[in-house]
Amino acid sequence: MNDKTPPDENADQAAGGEANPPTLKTIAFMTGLGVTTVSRALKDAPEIGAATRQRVQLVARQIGYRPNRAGVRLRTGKTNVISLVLDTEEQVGGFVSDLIYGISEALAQTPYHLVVTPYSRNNDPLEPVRYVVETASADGVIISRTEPDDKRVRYMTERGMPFATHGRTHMGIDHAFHDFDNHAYSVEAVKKLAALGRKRLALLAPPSNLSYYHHMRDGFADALMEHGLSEVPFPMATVDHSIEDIRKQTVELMRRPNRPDAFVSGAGAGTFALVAGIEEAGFRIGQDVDIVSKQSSKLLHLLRPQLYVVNEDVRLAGAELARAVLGRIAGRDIAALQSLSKPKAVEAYETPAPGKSTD
Amino acid sequence: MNDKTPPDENADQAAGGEANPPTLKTIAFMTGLGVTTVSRALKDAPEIGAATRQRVQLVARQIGYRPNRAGVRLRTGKTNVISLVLDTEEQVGGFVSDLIYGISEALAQTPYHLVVTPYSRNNDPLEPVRYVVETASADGVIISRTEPDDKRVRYMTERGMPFATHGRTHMGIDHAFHDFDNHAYSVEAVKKLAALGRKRLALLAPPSNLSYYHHMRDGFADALMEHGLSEVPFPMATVDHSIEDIRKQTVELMRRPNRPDAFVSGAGAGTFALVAGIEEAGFRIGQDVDIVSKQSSKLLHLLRPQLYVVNEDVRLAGAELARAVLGRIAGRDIAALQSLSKPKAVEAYETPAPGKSTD
DNA sequence: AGCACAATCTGAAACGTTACAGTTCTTGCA
DNA sequence: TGCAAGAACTGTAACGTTTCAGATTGTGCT
Repeated sequence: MNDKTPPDENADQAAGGEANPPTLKTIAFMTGLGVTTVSRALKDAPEIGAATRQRVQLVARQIGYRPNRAGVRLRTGKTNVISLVLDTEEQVGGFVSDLIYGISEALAQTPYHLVVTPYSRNNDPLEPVRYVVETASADGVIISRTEPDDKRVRYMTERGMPFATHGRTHMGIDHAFHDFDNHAYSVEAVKKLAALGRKRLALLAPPSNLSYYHHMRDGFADALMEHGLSEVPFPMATVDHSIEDIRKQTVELMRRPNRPDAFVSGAGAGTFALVAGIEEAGFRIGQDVDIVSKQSSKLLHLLRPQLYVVNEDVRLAGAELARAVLGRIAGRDIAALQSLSKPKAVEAYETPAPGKSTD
Repeated sequence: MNDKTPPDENADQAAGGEANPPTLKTIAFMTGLGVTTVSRALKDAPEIGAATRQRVQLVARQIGYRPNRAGVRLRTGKTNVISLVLDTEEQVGGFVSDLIYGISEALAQTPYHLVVTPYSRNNDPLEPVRYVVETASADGVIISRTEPDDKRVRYMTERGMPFATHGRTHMGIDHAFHDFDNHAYSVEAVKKLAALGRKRLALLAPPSNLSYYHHMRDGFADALMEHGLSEVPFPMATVDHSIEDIRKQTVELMRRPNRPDAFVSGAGAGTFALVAGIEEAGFRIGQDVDIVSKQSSKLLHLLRPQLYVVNEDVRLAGAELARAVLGRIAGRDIAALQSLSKPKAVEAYETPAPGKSTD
């Protein structure tokens, strides 16, 4: 038993005083088995005896063995990394934090790590994706800001890189995604505003290159039609514009003779600017104008209870996206990895605990 | 030249049709040099001739050589990874996004990747740090929610893991950090409120286990003293509490006979709840009560121009923290890697472009 | 001419893992 | 009894890199 390996190698492990992390060799030495057997036993390979398997796994657990990621990666190419590709110009508002938390939570029970790969909106969005694929630095990728015809989707599909998108595409390529149903959202929003008697609606839309621009806009148009309402075009502002820009554009819009009497807003932060602009122009929310807004944080109602909101659970989106990439990596069927999150009902502000309310 | 390496190995490279990424061996074959020489030439080792060095580097650049991370990591232990340890219960408000963007930007020009290592506030904060250290899965760590006597700091110092903290400690261990000067912040805030004629101030403080609780509180106390003002204790709410909790506690506080006539708030999201609570209790910002708030997004003024704000640049903090860990990894002196961000002046709302203002 | 020495280059080994191609031992069956 | 087949295990090589210990030159000096 003692002569099967060169003595000096075992010495390291036998000394025991050292605290360098245990490797397969450590376990091999402790169990008297070969490194290959240990490797196999740990991954429940069929050609290992049940007794041996258990013994190896017991020892591994006892000494706190963890496979060396670099070793595995070098040998197999498997990185155990999911890359989240992020636009660093992204508007504030907690959106990204929640996405990251959601992904992290889903990844916590797995051997996967989350690495954030940034890019600037001004540069080519394909660039970071190409980097990840070319350097094989992740087993799967999550992207957002999905476009109807998205070259990143095409690229990763061609290169066989598993991925999931936050948002859908319309390019004849089937892929894993999670999306919020923005069509349903704006339909509900318009319905609410119609019920309130509003007639002339404006939409604070996403930038027109993104997929969900079309969903939100189509839902908006469909619902306007259905309720016999008209649209006041508001193309000078999108949720991507700066808060300052949106506010200014809103002021201008509200000073026009054909101003809207209601808004549907595609993003919480944008709604702050909308409200500010509307009020700066001299109108009042809930009276002159109604607004339905999507929000991912719960802040809007605190300062403008007159708003109507629909909450988007971005943390859930993160978890779903993680689930989806992991599924693709495991080779699961795409159809099972596509999810659409239906908006909850439009919420008005509920007056809090009984007592005096604001004057 | 042809007989120095086994023929089959070169065949791979010579075939050329394959698109597998170039390695040192590829360059070695192309230049006719040994792998060792190539490795050395690429890192400007002194024992390589100038001509050879240039030739190798030229070829490497031409064929787009990138060192295989797994190979480097396995051999040297260097991961080229910075781990950002995050509390996933963190309040919304864009704070974390900006931190990540700041770090990402600073890391973009380096070979470092950013991995997000999450933990729940309810579990042991040391746990994720121990994981990173034990598995040597990063070359450096960034932590937030720093405590005066922080066991993570002690642990990483003992184990020789380079790190930087967002926030300072007071435990006799010198280490890299970046911090916002919350002492100065609350001094300025109180000064502002004193100038407005406020007398009875309350503080929406951080949780008392965090370092910046003490800074903010001390600055608050010092300034109260200096201006001869008094404090209305408000210990039932901290910036860590949920929006809902803060709102409720604020309502209660404002209904007491000894209610405050001003607040200093340690966080933007908390301020939303403060405002809501104050107004729900029937008081008005700017009239019955004044508030000075820190904020990392620019949303507060949009809906309550009466607020006074101090902006905290969290993106900058991220960049500074990245700079600091990288410095530690490079062995730079700790003293050069400690930075404190002074608050800008307290800002009142500037009325925007000339025109009608809100009624 | 002989020799030391620097300059420049080199192969082999190692990091920890897995895949491949065995090797040994039992067992079942002709 | 002999032998094939399976069960259980093993060593070697390889992934791409860096380090170690040379090897091969050429140059200057005596």
